[in-house]
Amino acid sequence: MKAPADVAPAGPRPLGVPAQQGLMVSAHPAAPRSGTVRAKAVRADAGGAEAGGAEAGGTDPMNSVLGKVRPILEAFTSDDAALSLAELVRRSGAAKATVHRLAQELVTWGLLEREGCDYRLGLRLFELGQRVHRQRILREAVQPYMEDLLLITRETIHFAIHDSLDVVYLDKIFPHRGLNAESRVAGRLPLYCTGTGKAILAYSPPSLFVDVVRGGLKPITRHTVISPGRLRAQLDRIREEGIVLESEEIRLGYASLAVPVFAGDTAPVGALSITAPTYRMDAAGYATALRTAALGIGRSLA
Amino acid sequence: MKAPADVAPAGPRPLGVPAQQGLMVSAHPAAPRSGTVRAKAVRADAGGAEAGGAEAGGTDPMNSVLGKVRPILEAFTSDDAALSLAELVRRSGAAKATVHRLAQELVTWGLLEREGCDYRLGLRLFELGQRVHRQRILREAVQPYMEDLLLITRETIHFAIHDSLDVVYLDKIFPHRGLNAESRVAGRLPLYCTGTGKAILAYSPPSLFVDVVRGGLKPITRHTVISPGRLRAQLDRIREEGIVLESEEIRLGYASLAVPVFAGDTAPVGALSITAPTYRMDAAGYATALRTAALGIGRSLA
DNA sequence: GGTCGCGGTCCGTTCACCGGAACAGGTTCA
DNA sequence: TGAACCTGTTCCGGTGAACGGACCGCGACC
Repeated sequence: MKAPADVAPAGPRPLGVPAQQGLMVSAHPAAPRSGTVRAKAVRADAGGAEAGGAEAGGTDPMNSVLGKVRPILEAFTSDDAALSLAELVRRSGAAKATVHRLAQELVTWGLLEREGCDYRLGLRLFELGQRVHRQRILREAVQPYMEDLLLITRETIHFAIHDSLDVVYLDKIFPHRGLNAESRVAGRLPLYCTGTGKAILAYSPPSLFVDVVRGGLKPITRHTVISPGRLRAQLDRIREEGIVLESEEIRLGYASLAVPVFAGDTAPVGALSITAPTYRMDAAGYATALRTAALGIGRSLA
Repeated sequence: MKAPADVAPAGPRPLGVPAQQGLMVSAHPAAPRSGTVRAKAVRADAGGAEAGGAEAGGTDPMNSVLGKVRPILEAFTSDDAALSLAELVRRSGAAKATVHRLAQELVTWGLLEREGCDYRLGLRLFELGQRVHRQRILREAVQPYMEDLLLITRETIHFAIHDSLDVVYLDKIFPHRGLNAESRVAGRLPLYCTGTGKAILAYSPPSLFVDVVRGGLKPITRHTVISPGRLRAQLDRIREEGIVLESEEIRLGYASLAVPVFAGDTAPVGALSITAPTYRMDAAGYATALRTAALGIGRSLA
């Protein structure tokens, strides 16, 4: 209903579908029904922010059922334990009666659960999410090696894969004294300022580096490398040494040692890292273990 | 591929919605449009399997968009790497054009991904699944304790919660020599024949025991306890000793030692277990570690 | 060249969806 | 006390999104 809500559906999208859309709707040279499109255009303008002119080719994502379900489910962040109906209405931008009806249907499916007047994401969604095949296979292959590293280092261990301009953490294990913040399973962090991200970036096609720079290098801490030149130099060194030591670029007081993981292909399938307080980080000592684990994973994936 | 595929759409459904539906549609005393309903009835009969007469009271789950999206997403099992459009049509029971359109929309959302002509579950679904709050909180609390147990025992460690008549594994870690079969994260196994399940069952209200028995005790191996009387006796002993040793009831050659995990409430929030080949299972030696871990988790949850 | 199954598209029909409006209950003001 | 807000929930009529049969082009297999 209000301005910020309308932006939400457009926000997370741009990464997903770059060029295929043009192919997909190639049969439709121009928007047919002007009446409908006009109405949407008005709403989009009212929203204030749109994809910048190019949206003329796109359909309004809100006038399909899935287009409404999406902002409802995505309204939940990792920190939201539960949301009221009113809050869902606010975040999704759909009409109250609509959200009410769809939420009910999602509850009978099990993707949402109700507790009193609040909605929360449901167990079934967790189950579905664990069925995603590639991630499951990777996790199962990587997990024992992560255990080894935890045993040796007693520090937090991450395994991350690459998606668009981020790393996505597929798994994370930590001992009692470990770090449980800044990162979580399925969480995202930028490629350019994380150990795992740099490891992947260093061994990816140069075009990815260009995209990352174009995406903007924002400083997270005062140590974040935001100069494209310095970042490029870092990546060159990483390729030479085959390992990264990222220090305090995302969180003051913490460092990460990371290596890429290969499975035959030229591009890495992911990256493995050890995160510890800087004063405890024994990069020289951990390097061999980390490299060995990465090789082991690669072998067991092939 | 073969005939049983036609049964699939009706197959996985019945579990979801037991009685609430009657409540939901209480305002609609009878099915209004006879024409449409007739058409569905014909198709259902042709399919050969239907919910057996009782379907008169429920709304046809297929004539809503979500009702069609659901069988499409649930068509994927953990073992399916990818499914063709035709296969999705077969399993979902919806028309080809419909599946095609919905799948396209799911792809732009990211819940599905395309590779050539095949669809697979998408990374976004994994991400959404990891946002489910209760499971995330539990996993984060439990994980370091599971590491401890792995370190001590070098055997497979499970943490499971209770849902309907099953246990659902929230997390599982295993060393290189560990067991990676029969169970997986977010997988389900019956309450009555697993260590974790028995541990939960023993400390749950008696009504759950009744439900489990009514649900039927099917033998998984020749050691599975399928006599309600013997099961009850087992549960009594578990309550006395506070720990379970399940031996070869789900997989020959393997045993599990399990304890319930409490967090203040009377009912357990889950159960923790160690699984090992029977010849290696040192129940007496592991019991203390397991009990200690469960207490630690309980404390850190409170 | 006939037949099958496949992915993909078109288009007229129609019914599921939409959302404003009104309702019931609760809390917070004056 | 009661007006003015919040919630969540239900109703209902108009309508456009969704549907699916029909069709196309392709490649595989007799």
